[in-house]
Amino acid sequence: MSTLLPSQPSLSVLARQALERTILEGNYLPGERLVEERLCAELGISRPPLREALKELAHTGLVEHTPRKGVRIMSITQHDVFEIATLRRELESMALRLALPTLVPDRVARCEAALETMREIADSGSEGDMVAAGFEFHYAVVGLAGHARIESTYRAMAMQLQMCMALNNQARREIEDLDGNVARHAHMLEVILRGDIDEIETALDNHGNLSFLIDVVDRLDGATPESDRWLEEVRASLPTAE
Amino acid sequence: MSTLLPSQPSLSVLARQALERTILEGNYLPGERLVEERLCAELGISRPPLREALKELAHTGLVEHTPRKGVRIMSITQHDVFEIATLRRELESMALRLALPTLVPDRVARCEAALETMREIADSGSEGDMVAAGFEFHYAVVGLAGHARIESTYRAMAMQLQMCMALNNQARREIEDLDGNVARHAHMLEVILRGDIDEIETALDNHGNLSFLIDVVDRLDGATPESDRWLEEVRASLPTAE
DNA sequence: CTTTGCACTACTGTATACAAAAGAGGATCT
DNA sequence: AGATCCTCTTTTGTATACAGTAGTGCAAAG
Repeated sequence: MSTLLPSQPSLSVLARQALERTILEGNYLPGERLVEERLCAELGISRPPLREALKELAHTGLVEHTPRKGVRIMSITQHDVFEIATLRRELESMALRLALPTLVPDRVARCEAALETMREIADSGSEGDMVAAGFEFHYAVVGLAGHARIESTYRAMAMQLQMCMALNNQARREIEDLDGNVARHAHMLEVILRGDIDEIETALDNHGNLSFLIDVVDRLDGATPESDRWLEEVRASLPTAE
Repeated sequence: MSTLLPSQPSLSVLARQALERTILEGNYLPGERLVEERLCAELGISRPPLREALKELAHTGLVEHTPRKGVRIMSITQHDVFEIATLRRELESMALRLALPTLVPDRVARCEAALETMREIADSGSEGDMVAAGFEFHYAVVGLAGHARIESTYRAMAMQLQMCMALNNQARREIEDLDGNVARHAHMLEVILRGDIDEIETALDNHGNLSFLIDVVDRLDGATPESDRWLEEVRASLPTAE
């Protein structure tokens, strides 16, 4: 009865978390090969738990696993960005539509807490934490719906998005304006709590980090008719960019 | 150049497929514990590949893994049914909205082929294959969007839905009317190809196996405010049930 | 008779060890 | 000289073996 603690995380989840962090920080190149033994040496564990960690990462979409050829860092294409952005956007929208009819106070409080954390970070001035705090806010927003499967899928998309951000330092400029960033998120929460679904949808459209995404996309290949269509639409309806 | 074949599937994916089939056929009880050694003996493999297979199943949502306590067959709650049904519905809707602007002939052909298969099965009369064929049709429909991440998530939801179907034989009655089943799906494809998004949405609402789902839900516990709300809505807007 | 503590069993988590397949490099043949 | 085949190395896939933990059942004491 003493331990409601997660008993102690297994090496595989520790390895997964460590690898997630390393990858999202951008320490690897897209398409770079990940040799198991090397990672084992670095992490100080043996191969079985490492393989399980890699499998999880492959599921999240951070690495891709080809049989008998090992694991590579996912190389993002234009089409991937299209998929990630559209699905993420839709999940957020769906979550809010589900959540609106009966907003649960505890969950709203979590959103507000996340926002408060962002404010504190903006005051202290560390940019690295701001990215994480921003994602945490969005997790809280999606969590309003109380829909574990949406949350899980959303987390995967968010991580892949974070990977896109690691691709170019350009993304950081978006965050550089810490106070502005906080203000934008605060506005979003206001709109959500006001409860008008149409207003929320437009807020989601304007908010989603689209402006930085198109910067990333330009430096990628792997375009498809679908991604081209989407890019065109996004470029057309960019209100912030001048 | 000779082998575009998948080289040969690893034992872990073979084990995963075998377990998927067994579980979806309903050979296990919800919450039943899956002991690794026992499964190893049954499948004739060793534990490492089996564990990887179980991890994948956990990701799909067919089993749940608690640390140091092993793997159990997912025990479905009312809230789970709510999550599965709503997310599935939304993914289908999203896929079609993305697909409509530019329908790709090859993908439409895949839908028609799936429908044709259903017709053949209806003529030959085997019910077991009809379930799979129905899901294949829906995969083809979702595939219209050319959105791998939607497809992947949709597949997971479909599998969990199939698991719900295995919970009671009641579900089979839905399929018993083979010709009617084919007709419903054919109608859906018609509506899709006509291209009116609103019409499609209502078709999705009417089609989704909601009528059988509420039968399943009644025999489950684990209700939440969200699931209650949803159930109420579903019950209110059931056109087919009398 | 009930409750608590201890020991045992059984299973998961992890490591080491082996086999097989893919890729690279060199040698040989055309 | 160039290309092809073979061999060797590297790395993944798989198996066996060990350690640690959680759950269970029994026994003893209150």
